[in-house]
Formats: sequence, C-alpha cells, structure tokens
Amino acid sequence: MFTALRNSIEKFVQLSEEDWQMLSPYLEIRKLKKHDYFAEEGKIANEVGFVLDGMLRHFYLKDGEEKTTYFYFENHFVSAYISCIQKQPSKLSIEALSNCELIVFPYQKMEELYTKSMVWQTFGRLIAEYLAIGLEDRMVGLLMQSPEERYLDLISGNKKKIIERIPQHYIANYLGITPVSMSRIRNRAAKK
Amino acid sequence: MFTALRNSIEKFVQLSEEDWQMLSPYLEIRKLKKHDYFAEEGKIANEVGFVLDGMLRHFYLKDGEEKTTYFYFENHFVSAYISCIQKQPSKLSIEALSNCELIVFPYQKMEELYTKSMVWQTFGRLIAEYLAIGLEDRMVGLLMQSPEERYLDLISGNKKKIIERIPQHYIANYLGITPVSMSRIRNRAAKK
DNA sequence: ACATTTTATTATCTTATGTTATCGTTTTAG
DNA sequence: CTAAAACGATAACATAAGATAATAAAATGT
Repeated sequence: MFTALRNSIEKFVQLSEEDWQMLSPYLEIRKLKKHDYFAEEGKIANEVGFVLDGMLRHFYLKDGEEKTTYFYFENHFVSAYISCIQKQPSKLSIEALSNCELIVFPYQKMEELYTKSMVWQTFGRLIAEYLAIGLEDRMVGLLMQSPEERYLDLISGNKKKIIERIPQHYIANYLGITPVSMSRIRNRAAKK
Repeated sequence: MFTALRNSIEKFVQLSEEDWQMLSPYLEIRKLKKHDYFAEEGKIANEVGFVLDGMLRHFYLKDGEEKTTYFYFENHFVSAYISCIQKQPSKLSIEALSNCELIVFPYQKMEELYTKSMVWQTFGRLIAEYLAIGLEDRMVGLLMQSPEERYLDLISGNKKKIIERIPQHYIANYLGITPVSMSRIRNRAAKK
C-alpha cells in the first residue's frame, strides 16, 4: 500500500520494522482534482505529501500574478516545507496540475518522530540537505546562465519529461522569463 | 576562547557541557591572509569554519570567469558544505576577501557527532534547514524580481553592510548582472 | 458537439542588459 | 615610495528581453 513511500524514504535511511510502524499509522491517501490546492498562501502549512500519481506546481504571487517556481512529480515529496519548518504563513501555494493521488501525513508527526528516534532525526537532516543541494544547483543556474542556456539545459538532461507535460508559460516562470520570451527562444533553438 | 562559536550553535540547539566537550577538542584557530583560499574547486572539502573576523566570498568558474555568488561574515559559518555532504569535488572556491580569523573543525568529526548524539544530529538538521530557507529566499528573488529591485532590496534591509564592504563587481555577480549594468542601476537610483 | 477558456506564436515597440573599450582613481604589492 | 593592478564610471553599439496586442490552435467543461 505505502511501499512507494517507504522505498523513497529508504533511499535516505534504512528503516527497521519498528521505525516504519512509528510513521505508518499516520499515513493517509488523499486524492486531489486538477486545480485543487495542497497548500495555500497565507496559511501555515503542516502537511507533507508524497506523490503517487499526478503532478503539481508551486507558485508565488507578485503584483497579482502567479509565478510558478517549482513542480512536483510521482515518487517525490511535496510540501510547503519552509512554512512547516518555520511555522509561518506560507508565501506560496501548491496546486494540482492534474488529478493527483498523494500519501499525506502531518508534519507535526514528523517532528515528533525526530525527537523519538535517531533514524528519523537523521532522515530529517538528510531531507533538508537534499533540499539545499537542489536549491543551490538551481540558484547557480539562475546566476550564471542565460535564459537560453537554462532552457536548453532543461530540455536536454533528465528533466526532459518536465517540459513535455507542463504548460509552457509555467516553464517560462520556472526559468525566470516571460512566456513570450520563451517562445522566441524556442523559435531560435528550432532553427539551429 | 570559542564562545562566539558556542553562542551561534546555541541559537539552534541547547548544548550541555558534555555535548560541547564532544566538539571542542577538535576546534582550531586558523588565520587566512587576504586572497588565501578556504576551499578550492576540484577538491573534496571536509572543513567547516566559523568566521571570527574578516570576510570571504565563494565563487564558481564559468568560461574562465569567476562568478561570486555568496559572502561570509563574522559570526557565521563558512564551508563548501555541499562538497562536504556529497563527498564530491567542490564546484566552488572560497577566498578570503580580507585577512580572516576562523575557528575550523573537520566535517568528518561533525558526522561522527551526528551518530553519537541526538543533540548534534538535531543541530545538523537545523543547519541544513536554515541553509535551505536562505537559498529558497534567494532563488525567489532571482526569479521574481528585476535586477534593479534586487539591488534596491540589497542596499536597504539588513544586508546593507554587505554593499559597503565589498567590491561592486562581486556584488554585481551576486545579483546576477554585470558590473557595468550595476553601475547604471546605481546611477539611475541616485537620480531619484 | 459546441462554446468558452486557455495556451502558444508572432509582430511591434520600448527599454534594459551585455559587450567592449576608454579613462581617471584607488588600492595593492614589492 | 612607486609601479602595477584593480576598480568604478561612462560611452557606443548590438542584442535580447519586457510589454502589449492580435491571432490561431488546443484544451476544457457542460
């Protein structure tokens, strides 16, 4: 039932049966319809999800405009993690881009596990480190590459699937450019 | 002697005398002269530093050019942390911008403490979370703000000190623009 | 199946940025 | 102290990106 989640956790730490039992009673399945929200700006988030099926985006509001800055896919965690950690109202919203099936558990429970078990505390550290590594990578791309380089990197590489399944104006946001500009980049790239 | 470090650690976790004794034997003072390196691209980093005095920058190489993307100041940790975590050759170098005095300890020792003590494991998690929060913030700025907005944010706010102590072309790198462009932004801003 | 909404491309115009180079000024190193 | 290097401002030009609008195509909901 929850084996996909367990497998993903075990990429970080090895779980004894006992460890797993500490978490599993608090897992539940949640289905989201396209356009449903998993987290909302202004609310303090306290849930962690794991995507069994579907995809989601997270976005910030600036001057009334939605700026999509991240996507979530199958077999990955999804959460307004920063809001959970800081216990501050979330600055971002998370919306389902398709019908989704998630495993959900309360972040509060996670924190409880941190204090009860060294294995879970370690997991918490490794997840945060993993997050930081991803963010650093992304930031370096934004600082050191041109929009065109970022686009070309995205459509090659292992994230090719991203570009195929997601509306382009969201991708444009993700790359830090306007949809119009991205369309031009695509045009230029196609001619080469 | 090492109280500044201990105070900074205790902003994250409370240390018993015993906890502190686990780390303190491995601390040493290191002095760097301006232009000395604390970490070098291509080498696997395994040191964490704490800045007692001075400042440093970290930079990546792109097409033979140095791109400065972060600065380190007094009372903050400095490390090629990603390289330590991943045990992969560092993609960045860290250079002293002035003569510096650091407290240094091996990251390996940190990892050892993680396994030996829940307090230190917790500290490891909180540090990584803190890092992730900072990176997320920075990334959002890069994605959603114009260079000019980023510059204005930088010179207001609590990081004002940054701009005053650091050569402008490094700041320009940090903001993701060229020194020339930043000079123009300064010019425009001054006229208002 | 159809009307509506969303999405992507293209064109035009404006503006900001990158690139390269020059020129004082300041800082640095020996 | 002096020569060399680093630094910051500015100019000129080319390029790319933002803003806006029009249009066509695709996806969506009823």
